[in-house]
Amino acid sequence: MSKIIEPLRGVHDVLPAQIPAWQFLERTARDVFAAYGYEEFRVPIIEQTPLFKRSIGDFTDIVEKEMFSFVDRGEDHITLRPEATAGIARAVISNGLLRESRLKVWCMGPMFRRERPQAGRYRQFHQIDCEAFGFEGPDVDAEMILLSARLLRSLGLTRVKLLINSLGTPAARAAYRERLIEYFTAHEAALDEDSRRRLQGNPLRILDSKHPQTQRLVAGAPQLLESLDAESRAHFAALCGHLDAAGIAYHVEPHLVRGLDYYTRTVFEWTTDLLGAQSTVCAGGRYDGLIAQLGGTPTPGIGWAMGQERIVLLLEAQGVAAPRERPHLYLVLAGERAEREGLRLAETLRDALPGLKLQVNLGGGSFKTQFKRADRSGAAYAAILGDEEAARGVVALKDLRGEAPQEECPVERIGERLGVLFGL
RNA sequence: GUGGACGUAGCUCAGCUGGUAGAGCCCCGGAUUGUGAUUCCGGCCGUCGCGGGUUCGAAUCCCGUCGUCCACCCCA
Repeated sequence: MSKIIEPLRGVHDVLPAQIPAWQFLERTARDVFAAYGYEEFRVPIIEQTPLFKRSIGDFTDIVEKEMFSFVDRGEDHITLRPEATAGIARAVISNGLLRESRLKVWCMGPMFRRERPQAGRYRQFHQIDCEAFGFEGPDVDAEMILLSARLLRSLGLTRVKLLINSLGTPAARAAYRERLIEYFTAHEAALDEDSRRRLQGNPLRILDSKHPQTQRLVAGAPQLLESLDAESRAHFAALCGHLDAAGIAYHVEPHLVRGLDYYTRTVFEWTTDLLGAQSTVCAGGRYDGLIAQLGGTPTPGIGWAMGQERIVLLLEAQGVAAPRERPHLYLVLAGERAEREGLRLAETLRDALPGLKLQVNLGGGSFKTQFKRADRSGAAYAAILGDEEAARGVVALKDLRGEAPQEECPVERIGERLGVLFGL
């Protein structure tokens, strides 16, 4: 007996019982993306480590302490992607897709961050990701947000709140940064330890500190929105106008900054009060400098990511039941002849009715046992083929969910009958 | 990374002040021979997270470790 191998910390299995919720989310996302003309994009899970350092930022927590990085055979420096945008931006450049000048894509898959796990926060987690390249105006910012709003709405999620803010251009942000440093330095003694450490490196992050005393200080700090350059201010105002016109409720949150360095101008977050500290379920923003920073032709970009585990938790918390796959038919087989003919009959039916969901009883069992299995499978009907029926060339059909009386049907007509019963 | 709570059958949990484990659900079988979700009867399942220590004896006490969860942190 060997010792059981445990899963790694912070990773988890999605069990068959949880699959309906995941598929509901993924199917809904595909449909919504299609409705807005976004195309699917698939990019690698591993990339060269410098990609993330250059895009997300050397001094962000993600890059500083949360990446799964390794050196492969003493040569390539590799990192498991902690987020999707960097890889997509790289792929867009690598494949020369910017020649098409405009691109709307989405992507879905696992991400990796070496954090201390908690419910809704895992070391391997999954994101649905949406990106648009080559659009400068605020209309695409609005569409991005409207798309995410529609997706959340289509999922039946109502306990979410939209927060938006603008970080301005890099120049405006740099100027604001200086003002912030000046302000906080003057009050350094009142800052908590974390914030003091960030003062020189990333003072914007002090703004969303949860430390009570620091928050009081933040209340009196210069406002980012007031320091914006004229163009960014107009861009933001136009975005708000689009959202107002679309009837989407939002809250301007002046202290909303993001933990990734590449954001410019618009940033936004969907949050919920149902998931404890893991309140952000979807977040994103504009990153007009990123493509150039990675060596591509300067091209504006914007995108967001949604945490699939968090959405699934939220579906559960809000009591949204994902539709479960149920077979139309469970084929009960009794006797040697019936067992011999059962699989072939099932294949014939599947040929005749491509949409048919049919489970064949495997491994024998008494009538009682087989009916128990039929019931547990969730099937609407049981088809009964015993030696008696086989000899007479008929199959019995029993309604497992309703009141319809049991009927018999000649084998050659069974496909036709099922087609009528299930509308196939 | 910091602080804290918890860790007993597949699941939810009980097990008082230390005396070598129990319930419900699930699952399997049966209640006369070919018909499911009810009811009744029976059955399976645990090295009490792992390792060490204290003790005549530990699921129960102590230490370590791993994991989960909560808050911080961070973020999706």
